[in-house]
Amino acid sequence: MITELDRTPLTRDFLHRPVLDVAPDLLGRVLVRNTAEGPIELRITEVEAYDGANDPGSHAYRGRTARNGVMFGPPGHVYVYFTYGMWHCMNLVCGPEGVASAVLLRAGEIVEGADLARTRRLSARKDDELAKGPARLATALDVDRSLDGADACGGPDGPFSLRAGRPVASDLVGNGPRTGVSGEGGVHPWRFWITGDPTVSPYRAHVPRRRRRHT
DNA sequence: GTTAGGATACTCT
DNA sequence: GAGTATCCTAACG
Repeated sequence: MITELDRTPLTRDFLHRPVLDVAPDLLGRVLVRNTAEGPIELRITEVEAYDGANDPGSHAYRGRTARNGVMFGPPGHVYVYFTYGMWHCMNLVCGPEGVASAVLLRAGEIVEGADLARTRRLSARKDDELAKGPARLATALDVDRSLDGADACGGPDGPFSLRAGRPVASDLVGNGPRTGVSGEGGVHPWRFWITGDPTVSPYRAHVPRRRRRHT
């Protein structure tokens, strides 16, 4: 790496913008997760945008529920959901309060605290795989529903903070359809990634689950 | 190297 | 009751 990562904190204003502006701008930024054992720092390499009211792929499309309430709140907070019976995924809430837009963090590179991440990601064979995929990312950072609604832009005392990192030149930002989103919600090219980065997760089209026969 | 299938429990209809 | 913004392992080339 030639350029150093800028440790300047990003304020809540960074997320207080339209989600489609924030999502590509998050690439190359650094999310700090302060755990009891120490900090883990993640350079974000892949995200997806979810635009509440207009977006059939969003959890917020059908209105506010107990699960997605944080998305309807003010920006700068973390929305964590539980899926597929085993996994957590984390989002950063964007835009003005009430818009219910958020950016799903899909993948990243652990740049600090890899030892801590490895203890939670025992199946990862290489460090590239520690946070390659949204549920892996949440696992590596020790994120679960207890952090739903936490401040994403806190100081060193909070569970999370954001740093300027190293923004990505626009010609290195790839974009395409979102992963695992069913129906017409999948048509929007609202997935953004850093071209050529080894930690970007492979694209998987949505496949409806076949229910296991009750035998 | 790729692909298929199972695991798992929460959320909304 | 059915679907899910997924991951892992085993099997095969």
